[in-house]
Amino acid sequence: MKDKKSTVIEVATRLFAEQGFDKTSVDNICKAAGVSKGLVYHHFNSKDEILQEIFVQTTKSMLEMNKSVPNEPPENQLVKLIENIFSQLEHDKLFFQLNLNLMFQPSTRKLLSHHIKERSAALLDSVKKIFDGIDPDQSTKLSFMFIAEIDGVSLDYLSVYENYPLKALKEHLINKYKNI
Amino acid sequence: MKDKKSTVIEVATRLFAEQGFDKTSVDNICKAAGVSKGLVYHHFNSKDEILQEIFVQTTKSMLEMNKSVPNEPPENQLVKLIENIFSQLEHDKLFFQLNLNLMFQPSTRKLLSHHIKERSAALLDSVKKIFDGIDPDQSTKLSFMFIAEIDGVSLDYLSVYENYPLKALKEHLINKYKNI
DNA sequence: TTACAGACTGACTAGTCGGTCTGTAAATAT
DNA sequence: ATATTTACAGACCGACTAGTCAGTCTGTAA
Repeated sequence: MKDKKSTVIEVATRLFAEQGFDKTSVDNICKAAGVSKGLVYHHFNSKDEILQEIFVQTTKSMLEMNKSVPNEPPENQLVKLIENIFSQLEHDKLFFQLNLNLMFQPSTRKLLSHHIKERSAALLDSVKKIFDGIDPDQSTKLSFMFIAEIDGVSLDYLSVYENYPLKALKEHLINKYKNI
Repeated sequence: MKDKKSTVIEVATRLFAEQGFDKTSVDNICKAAGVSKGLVYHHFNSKDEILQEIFVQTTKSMLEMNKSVPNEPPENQLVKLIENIFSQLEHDKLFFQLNLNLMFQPSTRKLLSHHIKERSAALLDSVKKIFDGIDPDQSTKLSFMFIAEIDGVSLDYLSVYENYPLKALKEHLINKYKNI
């Protein structure tokens, strides 16, 4: 049986994603999770702390999922990274929207800036290691551009375009990087 | 002399960008603009309406600034578009952050979805017209990819990377598209 | 049986929110 | 000169907010 603290975190994640952090009251969370307010403040010191715990957990699982496979040729690693990220993206749109929301909502952005920086730096680092095996002189620029391409497609996919050609753009990127 | 309605819009834009829509109260806006609540609700029916008016105004000025120059070769138009967008981006970071915030904050996203769709469609349309003059068979895919590259670089620049190599990536994109 | 930890409850506080209302002064029309 | 509309002020309202607190319940170990 699931303990109530985990339930609170799960429910809060869903509500933050659906309604936004500011529009979700602690009372909302309590009601949806079927627990009392006292319990929430027994496990967490503040509403902010719930959010931080969510972000730390998800950062951990994101880095875990995107860790590189060092014994393959770098081109394969890039392709796998692309496939992996886009598959996560399709599988959990709401979660990626939540992340964009948190990163650009001034209040939450300040609250999480440290974690966000860590997450970005970790991704850049692991991509740069791959590009070091392809073109060490330009690996920094190529890494930033690689990340920007993926982020851009993700952003546009998550924004409002109807019938966004995600699959076509994914294939485009895979073809570009598999023979770089 | 500036009328008070414009002052309210200017002040509200700044506060929404700095603090976020939800964390900015109507009283905050009144105080910062030096007007009363009665005035604000004389000119606007709701807080939401202030936001909508801001978004409509900025959409208009954005489309105005990025309208294409039809008598030039398409490659030049692409380069000019890149230079134009990145120069706006550097000039008014806060404003672009506000847009991302509004687009991914569930409450404001719903409120503005119509305007957001219009804006995206207009940009896609004008980019596609350029690519039609380069490679009509692939113009849709190339347009989406072009927009994604610019959006991705912008997104990463606005997020949390320190010392983001915006200039280098801008040059990279210009070189890529000037001889496409 | 007793003693204790800590998970849990829900009423409560102090304050903020968007929005409304009444009133007034100035501008415009008649 | 008088009537009507417009622009504005600020007191006020009820709903909602994050967070607190005194006390209850349950399980476990002595």
